[in-house]
Amino acid sequence: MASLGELERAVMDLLWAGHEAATANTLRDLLAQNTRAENGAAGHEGKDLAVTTVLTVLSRLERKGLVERERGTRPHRYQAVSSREDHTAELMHEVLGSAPDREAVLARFIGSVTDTEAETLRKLLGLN
Amino acid sequence: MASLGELERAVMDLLWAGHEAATANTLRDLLAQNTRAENGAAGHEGKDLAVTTVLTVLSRLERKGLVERERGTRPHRYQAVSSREDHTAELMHEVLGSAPDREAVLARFIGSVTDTEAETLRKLLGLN
DNA sequence: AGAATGTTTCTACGTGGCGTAGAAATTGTT
DNA sequence: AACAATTTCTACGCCACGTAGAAACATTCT
Repeated sequence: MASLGELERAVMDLLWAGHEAATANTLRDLLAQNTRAENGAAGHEGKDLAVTTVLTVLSRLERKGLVERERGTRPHRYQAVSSREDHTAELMHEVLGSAPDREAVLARFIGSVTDTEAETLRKLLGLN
Repeated sequence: MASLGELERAVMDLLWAGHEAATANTLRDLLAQNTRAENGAAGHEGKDLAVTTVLTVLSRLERKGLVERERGTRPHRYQAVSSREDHTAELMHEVLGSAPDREAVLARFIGSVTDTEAETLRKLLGLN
């Protein structure tokens, strides 16, 4: 369960960007804003999404284990299950895990990492 | 361009497993073998794939840049563009690249790496 | 309580990727 | 030229995803 669709990703980005415990309506509005920001701010035909669309996507994200919701309050409130960083790291492990020669992959991987990132890694690994 | 389908992956696995410069027919046979090995070796209805199926998949893999073929000789010979390790490392970079806070992701990532792998990383990073 | 309004679930359609393969075109062989 | 092998073209079914209306369910207002 790795890849997300375009809209699914957009929703996760909002939830990850601090919009925790948002309702479907809130998310729809935020998505509309973002869309307007991307296109020329002109009076572009803002084909805002229907709330049901957002709800469908949220359900699918829930099924995938990326989102959970509070069913108590009536407008359900949605939140990401794990942070974007955790999720990305998980994904990286998934990709790595499917390889027979993990160490060889790691070698290639750090071979093409920026200098600052290499430095970060050294610190995290307790080198010097 | 990340995820592969089941058959696409099976084909890549063969090409990566040393079956370089294989023809579509060879690959079809190898796939049949593998299938037989997975199911009980009994006289299971070996629903071998058609060669055209393999060729279609190879074309798609070519379009995705994972495979290239020699068009000179008549039975075209197919080979992986990059090693499995390189490809996996690339994938990891793709996943990482889509994150705003790359360093935070890396922190989580090495936080859940096996000890031996951490050791490998230290060696690789120690050599500047 | 009953009506109106807000929210969630159910159902469905269009598009596109993938597994699958036949038909047609191309090329090599005898 | 006729035949056999190979590749390309075309197509169909399935499933994920974007999209949203219809229906069911809940909340609120009078």
